[in-house]
Amino acid sequence: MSTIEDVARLAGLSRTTVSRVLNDHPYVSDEKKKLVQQAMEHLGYVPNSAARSLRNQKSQIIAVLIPKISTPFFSQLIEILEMAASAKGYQLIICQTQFSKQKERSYLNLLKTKQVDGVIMTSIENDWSIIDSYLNYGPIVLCNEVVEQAEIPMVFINQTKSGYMIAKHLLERGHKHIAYCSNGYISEGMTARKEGFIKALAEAGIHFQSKLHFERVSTVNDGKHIFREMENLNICPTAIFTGSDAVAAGIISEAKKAGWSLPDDLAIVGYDNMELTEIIEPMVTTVILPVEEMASKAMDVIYEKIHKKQFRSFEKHEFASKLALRDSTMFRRNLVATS
Amino acid sequence: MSTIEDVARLAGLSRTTVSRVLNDHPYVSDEKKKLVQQAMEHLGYVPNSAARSLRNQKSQIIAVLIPKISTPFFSQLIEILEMAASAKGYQLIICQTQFSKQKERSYLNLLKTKQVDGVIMTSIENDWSIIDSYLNYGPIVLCNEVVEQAEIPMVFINQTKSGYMIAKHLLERGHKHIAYCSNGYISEGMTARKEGFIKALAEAGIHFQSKLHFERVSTVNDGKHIFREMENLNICPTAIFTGSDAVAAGIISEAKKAGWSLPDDLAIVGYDNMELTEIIEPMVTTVILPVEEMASKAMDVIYEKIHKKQFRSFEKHEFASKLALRDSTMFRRNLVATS
DNA sequence: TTGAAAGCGCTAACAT
DNA sequence: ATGTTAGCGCTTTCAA
Repeated sequence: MSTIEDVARLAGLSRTTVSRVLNDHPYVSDEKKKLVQQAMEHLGYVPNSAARSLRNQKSQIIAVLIPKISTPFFSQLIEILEMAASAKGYQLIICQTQFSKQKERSYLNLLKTKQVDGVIMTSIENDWSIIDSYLNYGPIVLCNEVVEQAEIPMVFINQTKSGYMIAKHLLERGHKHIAYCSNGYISEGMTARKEGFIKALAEAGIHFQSKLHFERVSTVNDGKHIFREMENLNICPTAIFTGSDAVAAGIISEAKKAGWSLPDDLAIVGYDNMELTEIIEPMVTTVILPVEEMASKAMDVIYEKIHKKQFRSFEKHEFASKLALRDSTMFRRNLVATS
Repeated sequence: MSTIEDVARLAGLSRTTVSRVLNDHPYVSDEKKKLVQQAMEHLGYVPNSAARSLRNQKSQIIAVLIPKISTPFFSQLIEILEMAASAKGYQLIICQTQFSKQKERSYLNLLKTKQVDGVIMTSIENDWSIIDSYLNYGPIVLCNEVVEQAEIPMVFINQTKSGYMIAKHLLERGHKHIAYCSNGYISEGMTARKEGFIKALAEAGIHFQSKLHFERVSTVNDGKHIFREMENLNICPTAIFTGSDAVAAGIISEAKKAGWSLPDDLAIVGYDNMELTEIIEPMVTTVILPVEEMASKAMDVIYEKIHKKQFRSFEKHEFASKLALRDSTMFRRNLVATS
């Protein structure tokens, strides 16, 4: 492996001049420049990135903290983040926290060791006070999360509006008994979503009963179980917001097995607009998230913070979700008939 | 940010001793060791990874080259790879080639710049001769690909057996007109899969007609189109291997819309065992890949090669796929009836 | 058991 | 326009 020294020697010049050519600095005559380039070419020279990192005090690497990468939403997010990072000359290190506080902290340590120039967090496990202390070492940007007290940039969906929109849609379809699912992950966003949901119901004069809230539901199998549980309620809901397309799929699958007619017997709203929502029968009404926009924004922001060396700043970048109206919440036959 | 120098000064010792404590070297008295640890604690000292990389000539980072991370198979693979890397004290850099030769080369350059200690390739775009030249700079391991001439470790599925098994299954179900889909990506593995498929047919005295080979088919939408195309064939196949669960889903969705009864009118085999295969109607017979085993093996192997500094070695680590038998290839009523 | 000193490969003052 | 030199933070001979 040849070094800048080798190039300099071969070109009959100093390391400085070679470095200048390497970094496109002015004040290098075209003649010497060509000499250097030829030498580089000849030796197959490539600058050593560890040396550069040490000298420049920056690694050109960004860490992305994520609970579990195989979740479709997160893998989509990473896909865009990686493309955006690559376009800006950065590499992306993937850090799966697996919902562990300890793992999250160990990955945040990459900031202290200077292995990364910045961190994008897509979920939060530790108390904010703990995470806050890492801000002395580099910028952190939240993407897909909100922490009110955090003095950092946040890129997020307005979950209050999201929850409100979902409930409103089901109310408009004539539903009064509406169930709500969440995945058990507690965050300000999740709280806001439920608040928005309850607010819409309240405006329609409906009091949300907590027995209609199913917690810790996130997989297809969870959806199947939920359906069984729902069947056993005295008053079975006529609609359900599942919080996840996978859960929606599970419910639908089990409901069909039980001979229910969808959406007449049960209206269903998913979340994330996964591909399968357009494949299963009935096609699932779901929530579309602006994944690309959020990822791009998060990358733009972390880039800016890295370069301004500004680690603390209270910035909110709010995005809105949309509802994809599909068959699983079509007007119900029986309602139409009796109205 | 405090350095090893600061720690040494505060502890009243030399940098050498601090470094020894840091790296668990012998010949440090417990007394001094405690002193150093206290000083580290007090300063919140963390070693700078760029300095370590430069000095040790290794980065503790591995690059994973992947076409597109949001593909379920690849995101599963990455999930396991990341966990395995983390367990061994390595970070993972994600590199999406997006099927571009140029991008692939630029990511392989991470090996030259010493930004990574090794590369795991899950797909190959450039000719082997080009990739081979990077072996002078570090180890490369193939995971999910085979290149016969490549002098490096390869972790892969025996695609010949895979294709053979699929065809055999459909033949046993009484099918004679069987269609075959591929995603247009050309590799030795894909070639082998088709060969195995054709071999099984040949053994049953069936000549595979190339008009039953649909190329460049990989998405749900492609599946929908394929169904339309198939309908228009003089002799419509009674079974189809789709090469992808997404394609299978598309075909099923469109076939049902057209009023076909599945699997009676058309038997379908998917690939990858994605979650949706158990959700859609009928549940899809598909191929299960040992993703975890392959990922773990790939990580073990690259780790070994990094530490042995052995960049060339002809090693094949072969795995087998399994068939998940489900409703989409159940015995056909009409066949049973007429038999 | 501990320390002094050299050096990994690069960049940027500073000098010329 | 080009070169000299110091130093980023760490580890490792080598010497004591």
